[in-house]
Amino acid sequence: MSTKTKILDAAEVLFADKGFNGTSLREITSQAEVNLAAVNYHFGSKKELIKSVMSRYMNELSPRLESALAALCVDDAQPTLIDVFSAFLDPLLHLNSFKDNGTSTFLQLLGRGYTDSQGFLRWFLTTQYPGVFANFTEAIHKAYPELSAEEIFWRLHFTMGTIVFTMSSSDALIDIAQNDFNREVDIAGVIKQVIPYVAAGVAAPIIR
Amino acid sequence: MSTKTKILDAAEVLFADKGFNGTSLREITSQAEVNLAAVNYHFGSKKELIKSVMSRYMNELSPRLESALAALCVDDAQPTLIDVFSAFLDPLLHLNSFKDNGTSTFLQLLGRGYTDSQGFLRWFLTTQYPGVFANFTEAIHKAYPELSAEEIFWRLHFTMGTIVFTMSSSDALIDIAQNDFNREVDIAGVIKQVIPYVAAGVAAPIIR
DNA sequence: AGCTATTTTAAACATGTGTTTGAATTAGGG
DNA sequence: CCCTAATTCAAACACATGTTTAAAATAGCT
Repeated sequence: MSTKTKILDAAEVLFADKGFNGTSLREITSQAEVNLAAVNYHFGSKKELIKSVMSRYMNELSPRLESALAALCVDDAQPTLIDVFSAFLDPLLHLNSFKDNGTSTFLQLLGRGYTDSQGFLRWFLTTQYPGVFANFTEAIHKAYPELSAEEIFWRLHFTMGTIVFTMSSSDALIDIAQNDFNREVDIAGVIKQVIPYVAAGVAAPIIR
Repeated sequence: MSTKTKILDAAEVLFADKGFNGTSLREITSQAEVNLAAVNYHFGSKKELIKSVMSRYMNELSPRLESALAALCVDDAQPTLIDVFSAFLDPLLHLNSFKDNGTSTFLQLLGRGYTDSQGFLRWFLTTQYPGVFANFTEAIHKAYPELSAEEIFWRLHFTMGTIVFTMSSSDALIDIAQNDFNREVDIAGVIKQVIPYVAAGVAAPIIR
């Protein structure tokens, strides 16, 4: 396995677990069993490494996600909100066959990206992968035409928040749930719990 | 104004803005115009300073929140979910008279606490202020008795996620909203947008 | 005023950070 | 094999971090 890949593999789980600021290059390189200088040699800087970690996932996810969302909007089809959010399920779970715990890792990284480092990653994602957001907005508009663009905007970000935040603390939450309720839970289970929640949230009646 | 207060005041806005890991003691003390060593003298360590910042808000918020939630459950009253979430509004907005931008700052701090420093702050809050969670759960149970304890648990944390995440990136979101939709938005406006969303999410039909 | 306890201060400390360097090693094509 | 380019490596760099120290200043009390 190439040094580059070893670094990416080690970095993504550490970043997901402890955040970008909270993870040092020395932790990454010793976990990856490569030399410290290898990060700067292969990626240039820590910031570029972060982008590379995210890109590897986005390049795997975004085409599948875009086509799944686009499939909802063909012709004059009228998807339900459950349809829209369920469209995320397969592309997200596919990340598990791309990498062990890929889904969980990716969503945790997404959560980190929104809060760590003052949102430079949000800028990176929205400028590098605008298609995902556009398709998502369009699908919601088809499913719930009464929502104004502004309301869609807010509810979209509420939804992002719900998902991303839940996933970034999913390990702790799953632990608590298993202790308190004596039941096996995994990431797919959490996602299935969250879909009705966000679908209902987006579908909430408009108060004006 | 005492040195201790100057430090707390400077620390809370920096923590809210850049996270706990992302804020150095030197930034705090130079912002507060006090000596660097004052933090360790008055608080012992950075970790204790973080706890003090949070406690100052929690001590202001938690009695008001607990009594507002308790008021919903007197006798055999049957609050709606909107009632339950609206009960948060006054205690939260009261933080604005306690401190400039108090509501926004507190919610941002809460968001930081969940993701920064591997959740030691979540442990701190749930062990130090368990009444809030208990009352909240009870109020939701009264409003929606069909929900099992486990489902309440998940939807409660989804809701925490929505709120906390939205608030921790509220500055950026408000900027975007004002640019894209040409409309003045403030924290109270965001909270009022989010209440129907989370109320509908918690009220979502149960899929079994 | 004088004395004690509290607080403030500048400086240093030990450690951790991302990054750079230049030599050593390895790969790969002619 | 040989030469060149790519990669690895140990070491150092420059700087930032939280914390500690011991002296100086201040407050508060008798």
